[in-house]
Order: sequence, then C-alpha cells, then structure tokens
Amino acid sequence: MNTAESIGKIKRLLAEQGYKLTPQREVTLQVLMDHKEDHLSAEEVYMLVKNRFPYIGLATVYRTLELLVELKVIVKVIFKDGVAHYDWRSEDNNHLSHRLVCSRCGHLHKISEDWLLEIEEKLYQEYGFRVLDHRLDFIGQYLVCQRGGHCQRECKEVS
Amino acid sequence: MNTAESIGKIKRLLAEQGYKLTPQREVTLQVLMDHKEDHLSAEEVYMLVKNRFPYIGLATVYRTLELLVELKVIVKVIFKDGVAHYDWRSEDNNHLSHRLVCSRCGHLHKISEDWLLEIEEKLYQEYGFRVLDHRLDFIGQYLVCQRGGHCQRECKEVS
DNA sequence: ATCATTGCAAACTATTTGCACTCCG
DNA sequence: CGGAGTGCAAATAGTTTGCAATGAT
Repeated sequence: MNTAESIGKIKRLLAEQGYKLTPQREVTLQVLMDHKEDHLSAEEVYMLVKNRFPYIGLATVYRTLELLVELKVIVKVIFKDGVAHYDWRSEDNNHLSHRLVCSRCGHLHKISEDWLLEIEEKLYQEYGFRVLDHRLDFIGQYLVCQRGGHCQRECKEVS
Repeated sequence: MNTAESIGKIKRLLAEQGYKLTPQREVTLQVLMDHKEDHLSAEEVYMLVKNRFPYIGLATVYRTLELLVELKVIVKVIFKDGVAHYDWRSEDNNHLSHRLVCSRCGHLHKISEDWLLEIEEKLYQEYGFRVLDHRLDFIGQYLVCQRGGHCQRECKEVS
C-alpha cells in the first residue's frame, strides 16, 4: 500500500471516531510512515515533523501520537530508560501470534498484538541479534478457572 | 533460603564489589524480600521502608535499588506508564529460559534473564490470566552472521 | 456558531544529581 | 584522616494539561 492510500485509510479511521486529519496530523503520519522500520521517540518525531512543518508544537505531536496509538496505527513501546518510542504497526503481521494456554482447561487464546518490540530492540542493541520471527506461549490459568467450577465456559468467554 | 541467610549472602556480594551493607540498604532489602511476589515501584518501596526506618531519603532508595539491579538481586521492569517497578530475582528460575535461534547457522543461545514480567503483569490485569510458565524463542540472525563468512565461530563467541 | 484542534507556557512526575555532612575503619 | 554513604533540595527530562486563539464546516 502506498502513502496516499494509507493516509486516506487513516483519514477514514479518524473520521469514524469524529477526528479530523489536520495538516499537523498528516505530516506526523508521513514522518512515521517514512520510518516504519525505526522506533522513533516523541522528540525524534517532533524534530522530523518540524523540518516539514516548522510551526508545530511538541504537545501536538504527543497528542497525535497518543491518538494514533488509540487507533492502533502505531504502537507505543517504553524502552529501558523510560522513554517512549513509537513503531508503525504492520497490518499483515508475519510474526506468529502470542498464545495463552490454560493449564486447567486447555483453552487456547491467541493474541495478535506484538508485545516483543521492546525486547527485540534490546536483543539488537545488546546482542547484535536481528529478530525475524518469534514464538511466545504463556502457560497458566485464568482466574475464573482457578476459582473452579464452570471452567470451559468461562474460559471461552474470555477469548 | 531464609531471610538471614539471604541477607548474609547479599552482604558478601556487596563486599566483593567494595560496597557496604548499611542499615538503609538492609531495610530496603528486607522490604523487597517480604514482597518477592510483587512488583513494587520505587515510591512504594520508599513508603514501606519508611515504616521501618523513617529517616531515609527517597534518593537513597533509588540508589539502593540501582545497586541491587547491578548486583542482579532484583530486576527493573518499566511498566506501560513509564514507571519503574522492581522484582525480586529468584535464583532457581523455574521458567524456561528465552532462546535466540540463529536462522543462518542454527546456533542456539539461552538467556536466563526473565524479560516477560511486564507482559505477565499485563496479562494478569487485562486478561485475568495468571502465568505459571512461558516459552519464548526468537528466530533471527546475528549481525556477524548476516555479514557472512565465519558464521559458526562468530556465533559461538556471542553466547 | 460550534466544536475540535492548536501552540504556548506552566505544571507534573519520576528520577537523578550536587553538596555538605556523617560515620566507620 | 579518607572515602563510602546519606539526606536534602534543586535540577532534569519526558510528558501532560490549562487556556486562549484558531479554523473548518
């Protein structure tokens, strides 16, 4: 999908929720799209946006980023030093999804969000290891299952 | 291992690096040991420490926590809101270790640190799912392998 | 005219640092 | 004495918020 298409799609997404695609938001989006492979901090986004649209405020960038996280266009990842970084969210996620496996009822719940970006960044920086894919399963119990009783049914409700 | 034993062990650990076990540090340690299953923030640790040792400063708690992270007694985990929480580090980790699998040379590197505490906290809060164990493999390539050449050897050096 | 959006500055929060003071070997 | 450790207050850094001004429909 090219830039114009994506922007149009996100414009619709915004409109659905009663938001507008302002110039500031559009420039911010373009910067993010031009850095899909990076993990930009808010400050970095701000600097890059300023190049194309000098009269923008930092707060606006923060507000836009927050909005885009809400719309699931980008993902917010907090690094070890406590600074937030933002990653473009690829729609066709070629990563395997994470799975929750209930050890009591065997129920399997797939989670398609990617929670490992921060860890993968760390692997890159500290181990020189570039992650191509990952597998993550959690084995445990839903609280409703631990309380016993109608486990099968309750578990299915959660998924 | 009981409290006195652990404290003694950590005292030795400190001494090895030229640090002392001051009253402030000991009280902080006790608080952390009494909350091994929790994920306390620095502020929470501070409050709990103050109960037992009122004349302590927040900065001291921060400095102690930093020290204990360095000594690998506790782990620092940054939550989604950017606030750091500290977890006691169990020596006999019953979790499977994380693994890096190099897709080029097949090298397997085990990592025994636990990087999933934050995610498991999220699962607990958002999904009502208590994690008992997990499996995490990363598939990717070491940079030295991507550059080609003496892959086997380089990879082994990293582990 | 209304209402979302903006820029600016001020506020906020978690964390770190500078510094004088203390304590122990 | 000398250096590690401390408490306090001030500084820092990232982020959020209040508010008056703007601008699109």
